[in-house]
Amino acid sequence: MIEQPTGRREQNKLDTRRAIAEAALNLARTHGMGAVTADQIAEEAKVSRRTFFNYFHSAEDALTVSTESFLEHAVNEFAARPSDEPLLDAIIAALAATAQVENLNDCGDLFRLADGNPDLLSTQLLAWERAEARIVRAVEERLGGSATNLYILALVGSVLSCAKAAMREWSSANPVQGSAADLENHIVNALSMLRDGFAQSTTT
Amino acid sequence: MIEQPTGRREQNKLDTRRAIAEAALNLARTHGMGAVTADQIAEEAKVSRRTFFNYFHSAEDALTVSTESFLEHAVNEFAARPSDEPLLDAIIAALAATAQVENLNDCGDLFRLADGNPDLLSTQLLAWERAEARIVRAVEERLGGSATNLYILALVGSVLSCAKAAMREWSSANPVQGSAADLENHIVNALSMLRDGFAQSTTT
DNA sequence: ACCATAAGTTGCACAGTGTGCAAAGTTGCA
DNA sequence: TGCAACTTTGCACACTGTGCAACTTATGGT
Repeated sequence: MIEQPTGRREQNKLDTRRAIAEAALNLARTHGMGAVTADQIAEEAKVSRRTFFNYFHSAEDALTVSTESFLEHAVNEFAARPSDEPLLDAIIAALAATAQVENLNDCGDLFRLADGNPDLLSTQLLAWERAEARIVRAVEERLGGSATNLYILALVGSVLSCAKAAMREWSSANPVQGSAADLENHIVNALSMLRDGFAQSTTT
Repeated sequence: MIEQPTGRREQNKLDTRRAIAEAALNLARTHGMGAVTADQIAEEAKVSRRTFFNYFHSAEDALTVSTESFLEHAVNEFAARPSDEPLLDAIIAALAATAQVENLNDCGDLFRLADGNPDLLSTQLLAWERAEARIVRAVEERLGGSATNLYILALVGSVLSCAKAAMREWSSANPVQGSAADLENHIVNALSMLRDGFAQSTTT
């Protein structure tokens, strides 16, 4: 009954989507965010203005694609962890694995573009927030009621904040390009601090 | 040389600002966010559209005022903690004290309005982000170089995520009004979990 | 008290945003 | 081939956000 969209249509849509996202990223890199309008992106991607808005709700939105694929990667990795593994171990492994995503340096560029441009920053934050909601649901399923709501919300929020901190540190330390291994280190470090309750080893 | 703005001018500006913010909150509560335009807020607050935009950069922006005062409270409380107190204790105390802010229920309403309205949510997230930056600076000063950048970023991010989780839980559990004591409990609970590294006491 | 001036408000113009709608163009399947 | 479903596009329209110039009001010196 439900018409499973057959290959071609879907593929075309994905292509268009990717084309628009790429165009947006190119323009943002060259002209620097804030000087980029929806019309320009549409033109660069060779679609009409209207079509652009069929795919994305704003210019900044078109730039969340890399971030979203990064976060989706995390969600999938987490879902794939064995269910008898301790929760925090599973989470750490899942997030560490995100460093393997292909378009990692796009994400770095995005982080750099985002500070200095509140509009872009807030759409990026929104993307993280949506991912947080998905992960919360995944953790709820995994724990199946054996933890309070507050515990799950606080845990997932903190974990993602650590990942964000790691990305920020990584992207600002490597203004040009960064290695996946470096990022993975930062992520594991930040999450280890979290697991230790941020007990300071360095100070009195 | 520099004309110190004397009483009246400043007071008028603050009054106008407050009037606009109030108008915005009223409209959002009644007509439900998303149906509220800058023009309506301006009219309600009895200023011109143009003046509205002199004070706020968007309709949603006018709603961050309560959130911002909430977070400012946290920053001030933190700055006031004795500097020999352990860092996490100081932070917990500072955030617990935010439950004493006057317009607490406005913040709750805002949280409820924000989910279901991405635009509003993303401006709220931006407000938290700005607060995070301020707190990071305060912590850097307090620690004076005895901790890595990553440590501070991850810690402050996590702490604020816990506070956010507490607010979310509190505001969704009390759709009408919530008590300050309840919120304080949630905040302390969430931060205690953080301090324990989210070791689950409930499960194997 | 009075006026020059700095500060705040307002209307207007203009480029850009985001969305509903209907006309055109594609694609998939019998 | 031809029709049904889907996608793209142009157009219209209300709203956003900002520069600019005219106007109004508070402040401080004389």
